[in-house]
Parts: sequence; C-alpha cells; structure tokens
Amino acid sequence: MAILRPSITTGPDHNISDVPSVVIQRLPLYVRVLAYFEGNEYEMVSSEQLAGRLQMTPAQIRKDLSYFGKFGKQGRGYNVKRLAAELRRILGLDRSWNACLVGVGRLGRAIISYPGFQPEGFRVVAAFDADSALIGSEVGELKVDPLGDIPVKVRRLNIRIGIVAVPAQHAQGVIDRLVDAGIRAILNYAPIAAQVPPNVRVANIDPVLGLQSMTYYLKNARG
Amino acid sequence: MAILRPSITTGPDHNISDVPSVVIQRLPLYVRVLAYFEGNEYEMVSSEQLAGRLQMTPAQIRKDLSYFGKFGKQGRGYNVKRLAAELRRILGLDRSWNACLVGVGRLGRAIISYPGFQPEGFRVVAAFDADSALIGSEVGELKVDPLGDIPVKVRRLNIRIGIVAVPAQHAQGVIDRLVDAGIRAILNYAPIAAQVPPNVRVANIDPVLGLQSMTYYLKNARG
DNA sequence: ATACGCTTGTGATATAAATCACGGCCGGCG
DNA sequence: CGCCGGCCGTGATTTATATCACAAGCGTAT
Repeated sequence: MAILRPSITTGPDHNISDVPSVVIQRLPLYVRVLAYFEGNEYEMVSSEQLAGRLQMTPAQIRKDLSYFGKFGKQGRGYNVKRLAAELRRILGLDRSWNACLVGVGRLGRAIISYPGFQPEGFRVVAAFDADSALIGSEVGELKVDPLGDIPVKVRRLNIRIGIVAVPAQHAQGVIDRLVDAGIRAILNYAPIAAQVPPNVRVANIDPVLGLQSMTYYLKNARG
Repeated sequence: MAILRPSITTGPDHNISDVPSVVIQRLPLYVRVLAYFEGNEYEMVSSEQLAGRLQMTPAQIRKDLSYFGKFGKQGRGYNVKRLAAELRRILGLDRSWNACLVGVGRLGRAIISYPGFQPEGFRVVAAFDADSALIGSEVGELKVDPLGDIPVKVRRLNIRIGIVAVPAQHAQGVIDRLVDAGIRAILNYAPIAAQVPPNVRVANIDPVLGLQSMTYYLKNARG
C-alpha cells in the first residue's frame, strides 16, 4: 500500500548512507504523528498506534527505526518525546535551515507567504528573479535580487536550500545556477524532471502529476 | 534511483486493475516528456531518448508501456503524437475534469489562481469554506459556498475531484464530507495522512515533508 | 533481394522493499 | 519472586519492482 511520501530525486545512483532513501522519506511522517500524540498528552506509543494513524504496518515502523538504534521498550512501546527528539536529530530538524527562493511571480509570492515553513525551522532569507522590473522590489520582507547575486548571497547567508518557482522553460537553467553556487537540496515547483549531479537532492512539488494519475482510476472506477 | 513521481494513497490495499500503481504514476511523466519532444518537432522517439530526459532506464519505459499495448516499431521507436494520444486516453486526459476547492484561505486562493490546472483539463468549478464571513464572497470567478452545499454542488456540477486546502485539524472532517458526497479523488494540501475508504485516492502535496527528508542528506553530506 | 543496424516487447533474473514470526525483555500482579 | 500479557528488534521469507538480455520486426542501403 502506497503511503504519503514526498518524491525525492537525485542524479545517478547515489545514497550517502546505507539507509534506504524510502526510509528517510518516512521519518518526517513519524515526527509528525509523534507531534500529534505529544499534543494529546501521550507519554508512550506502540508501533501499532503509530502505524494506525499512518495506515502502515507496525513491523515497517519498527524496522525503519531499527536502522538508527533501539528507541523502544519491550512491553511498553516508545517514549513519545524521546523518539520525536531522536528522529528530529537524525533528520537534522533540531536546527534551522536557510533557503532562497528563485522566481517571485504569483507562485513564488505564495511560497514566501506560506506559513508552514517557519515553524519547522525553514527560513526563506533571499529571493531572486530574472525579471529586471522586479529586482529591487519588496516581496514579503525580502528585497528581490538578480540571479547573478545567487553565489554571493548563498555564501554570505549560509543558504543550503533552493526553492525553484520559475516557468518550466527556465527551471533547468536556474537549477544549474543553484548547484553551481553550492546548493545541494532543491525544492522544485517547476513541472520538469531536473537533471542534477548525484550529490544533489531534488524534491518535486507538482499537483498536476497527482491529478493526472488519479484520473486513470476515476475513469476506470466502478462506483 | 528514485524518480519524480507524486505520492498517491488509498485506503487498505486497493488496485482496480492489475497494473501496478507505480506504473500509473509514471504515465503522466511520459505524457509530459512526449509533449516536450512534440514541441521540438520530433516525429519519432526511442525509449532511450525518453529515458534520458527522465533519468530512468529505457527498459522500464518499455515495460511500463507494455502493460497497455504495443505502441512502438522495432528499429524506429515510438511515434510521438500517437503515443502521447494513447497515454492521454489511457489516463483519461482526453476529456476535462471538474474539481471543487475546500478552503479559500491564502493557500486556497493561490490554488484557484494557479494557471497550471486549466491547460491540462482540470477546472475548479466550485469553492467551499467553513468560515461564514467568507461565504457569498467572490474568489476568482467563483462564489464561496458553505460546506453544507458540497453534496448538491458535487452532483449538479459533475465534480469528481476535491481539493483540500484547510488547516490540518479540519482536513479529515472535510475529506469525510467529500467522500460522503461521492468524491473519489482528492488532492490534499493539508499535512495529514488522510484516512479514506479503499476506493478513494488521495494525492498529497506537502512541501515540508520534502524539505524535512532532504535535511538528512544535507546534514550528512561530504562536500 | 538480402544483409545490417537499430529498437521494440517480454520472459527470465536480480534487486529492493515489505511483511512475517518469534526470541527476548519489560513491568505489573499475585 | 516467578509468571504473564504485551510489544520491541530483527533474521528469514515473501512480495513488489526494476533490470537484463535476446528473439523478432522494421526500414534502409547495397
């Protein structure tokens, strides 16, 4: 059974650790469900309880966790706070990360004002655009800079993540510039299959792809 | 190697046809790449060329296509127009689909004005919100209706797809109402693992999940 | 005509991922 | 203080997915 999970791409075969990337992609889900249980005053949870809320099997959760250590107690389950903290540490969510946005059109502006990044420790600290009419203008709290400033700003502001919100035909070029500037993680909203070196990760956000495969099932549904 | 692909969920084990859902989820990618080749005046393409642009192996593409028929010619490859048309037909993209939006906050408004759905045949034809202050107001070209109107509007406007853009704590409730109204495909922007019956598909859009797994690699990167 | 280079379609094979199933510990209870 | 219900951690197994590799067909060139 498929499970809620983002789509992450890299260049040709590349896994730093020996932990399957499909496991890494599930960890944030566990963090999120643990936050739910924490909010509901649970002290301990079993793999069964976690699995229930994610529609997966308890065994898979236990196996996933076992890649990183032994966090549970037999007969008792997992300490909610402890496991959440461990997973956050493993994922690097115990610190904050700076990102830059490329493309401040309609979509880019929506991304800048999206309130979901901040509380998770992601901060958009720079914005770039190719359109000279936009450069210098204020978007949110940010001044829009030209693409040429990417390398300098990335270095100066310790930006590790690039968010791409430009039209499809410009996306690959922008991604190349980000990679050249040392960016190794890209959140890509453009509808393209980006080509990147093996040590760069790309997470694609593409609502249309989701819709386009669901219509297959709608068309063939009985009832 | 992971590939650009949306995350689709259902209720407990449910596959209408015997075509693996991972294959279905790749078909829209093929459609998109074919559109690219069509735009560049190619008449024929090989599985190798398609694979190159998607960073996958030619064999996988051929095998995926073989679930649905024989569309190629040995020694020549695939006719771009023909294959694109076949895949669109298989996916049900040769018609248009009506969707409704639930939640017309900041995110919902961005979705309504997102220009990427229309050209692919997806039309947002109704908008709902729980906030009585918003009901009756105009958003885009749509009047905002109360949640109670969902069943009637879904039937009357032949809405097959629900787009959920409400805060996490209300998302499951909204999804339940959509399912009750007969919706079988949901595009979910809320950060939850929705619980739905087996015959309902959910495509999740969640930029934070993508970021949260990339930080693992950033943290552990060498160079 | 026939030979050749190219590329499909697909069984067979290899790899990856998920699940099973059980030994072992935990803590509570009698 | 020993027994018991519960649940973890994990090797073994099953299932799913991807790749290989090759016979067969197409079109061109000679």
